[in-house]
Amino acid sequence: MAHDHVMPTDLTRNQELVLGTLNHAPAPLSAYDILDLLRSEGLRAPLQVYRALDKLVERGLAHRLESLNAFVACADEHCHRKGLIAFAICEGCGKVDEFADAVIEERLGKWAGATGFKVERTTMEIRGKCAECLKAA
Amino acid sequence: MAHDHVMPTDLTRNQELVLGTLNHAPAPLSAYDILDLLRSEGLRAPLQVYRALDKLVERGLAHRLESLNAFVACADEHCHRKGLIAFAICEGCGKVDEFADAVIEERLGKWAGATGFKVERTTMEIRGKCAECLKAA
DNA sequence: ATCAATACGTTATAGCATAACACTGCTGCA
DNA sequence: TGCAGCAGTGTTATGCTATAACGTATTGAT
Repeated sequence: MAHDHVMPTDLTRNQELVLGTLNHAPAPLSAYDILDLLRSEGLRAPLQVYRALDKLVERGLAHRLESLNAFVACADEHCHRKGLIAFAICEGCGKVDEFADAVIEERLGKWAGATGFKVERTTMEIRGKCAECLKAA
Repeated sequence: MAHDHVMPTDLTRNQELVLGTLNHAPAPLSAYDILDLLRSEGLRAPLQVYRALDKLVERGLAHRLESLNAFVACADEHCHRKGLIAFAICEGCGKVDEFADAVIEERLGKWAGATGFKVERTTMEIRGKCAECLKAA
């Protein structure tokens, strides 16, 4: 099911180009990686990419990986995911696996309730080696 | 109990200066913030700070907050914490609360077992507003 | 005393992100 | 019709974060 992404129709040209690039990438891309891939399409400045990324992230079509300063397309075809998403980043091949866990989210909610902290968003990034890379080693 | 930190005796001068700075800060500091605070002590280059930070983080005396590109002193006096630590970062006052949750860690372990992913380290950062800032609003 | 390992200091550079400004094209509404 | 407002665009310049590459100094074990 790889690359089986839905591309919304109401994106601007730049947003579409950036999301398309992320959809076809096997691993996270930095904004500058994206820019380099899109120079042939006429993009010239980092801001063009960052602005598109901002919108895509805002809409949940892409995610920012804080520990990499890089971005991935959302893996969920319908991109309706709310709440906590965890990312498992393989340091061998660079691939990212995205998953949600209700138990973790609930646990976090309990902690928040107990301390009076109001959670606005959470990033959870797991670094390690994926099964495939472990086998290969 | 604020600022009730233990300072190991086997740190180098730069490491001690950097850790001291983090210990006295009310909120996370970037490497360049630290550098500016330590110019009076003779530090001149980012690398002096980054090298000290590397060692401190390696020893668990400080933590890096990926979503801020900033650093905090470890809140645990004995700094023996292993495994997953979650950070709750208040966007009002900037304060960071550090906590560990065995259930989340176990849950993560289960996911790893099921997928064959080998976890090396995990960062979990929660953005929101602390109880105090909510009251003040 | 020698060697290896670690830390240090410095300059230069790479990589990530945003400020500020001018302009375009669209929507809606007086 | 015309204008106000908004979102998106393009461009230049700049700021913040992090590391490469070099040489020197200090430490500690044998």
